[in-house]
Amino acid sequence: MERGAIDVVDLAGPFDLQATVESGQSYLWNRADGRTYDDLHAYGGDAWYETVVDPIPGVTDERVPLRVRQVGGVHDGTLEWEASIDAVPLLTRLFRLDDDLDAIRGSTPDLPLLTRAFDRYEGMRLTRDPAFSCLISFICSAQMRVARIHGMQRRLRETYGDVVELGGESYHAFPGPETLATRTESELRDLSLGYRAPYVRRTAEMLADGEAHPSEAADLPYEAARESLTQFVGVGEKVADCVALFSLGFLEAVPLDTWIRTTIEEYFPDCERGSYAETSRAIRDRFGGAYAGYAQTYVFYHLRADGE
DNA sequence: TAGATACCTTATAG
DNA sequence: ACTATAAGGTATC
Repeated sequence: MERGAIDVVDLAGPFDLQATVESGQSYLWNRADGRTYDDLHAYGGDAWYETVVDPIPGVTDERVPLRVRQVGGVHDGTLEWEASIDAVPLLTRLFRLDDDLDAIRGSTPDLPLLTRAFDRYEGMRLTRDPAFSCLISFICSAQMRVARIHGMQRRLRETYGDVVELGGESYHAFPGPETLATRTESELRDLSLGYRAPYVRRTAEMLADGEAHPSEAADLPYEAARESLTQFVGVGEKVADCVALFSLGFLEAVPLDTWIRTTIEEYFPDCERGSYAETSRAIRDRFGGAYAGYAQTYVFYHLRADGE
């Protein structure tokens, strides 16, 4: 096992591990203190977070068990990690530690709502999750609360994922397309996936058969990528935007979920254009264009924290 | 091509 | 207690 630390002060801007992991972008982590995300904002000051990272082309060819925690503040703290390999490139990738957060915030329009959201969760970054698990997570997210989406992904891992060890502890990897493709709808419903069960199975089948892979969309222009992602069963425009933003690195994507739609009604009614595509363009421009997805994620977490 | 409706499951409000 | 409602929507008609 290797271990190490990353000083936040060496990054371009602050970093908040808890906000980044628990803000509803990624459902692949467990808190070692046993808390799920049921208690929104439950103290996670220096809690360890654990996962198994799927192979990422260009970063790691192997599956990597990984633990990480943040000690200290979002400006001067330290990110401690333990993993099977040097985790610095991996953490940099997963939590976008190479994004210049100050510059991103600086390029975001000076709107009161955005300012409040950015101030409240200073240091929250977007995630960059492996494509398949991200796709499945957001297929499961339809009409579902964050805590329950997290529960579904955990059950998928613990029921069907391979066991990987790190320092005497066992962790479950996320099951691969072949595994989920060969489950029955009934088996997946037993994990409380509800009507999403056949969507998960059929999408996994598409990947297992080599028919398509979500990462192929990464090479397309943003709107074409979103359109391409909707070929997967259970993936409409909103879920496609989530995968584009949280996995494929399209930072301009603004998923139009219920929270953002309410925000548009209350704060930016002129951005409502009737169709997803047009409304999406309007709010993207209002949020500053290239990094509009950052603004969306801050607003989502900010409003949801008050709504629950 | 737009618009309405069913859909699993569970936590929470009333 | 019990019922209605809504939760990071999508597929189908």
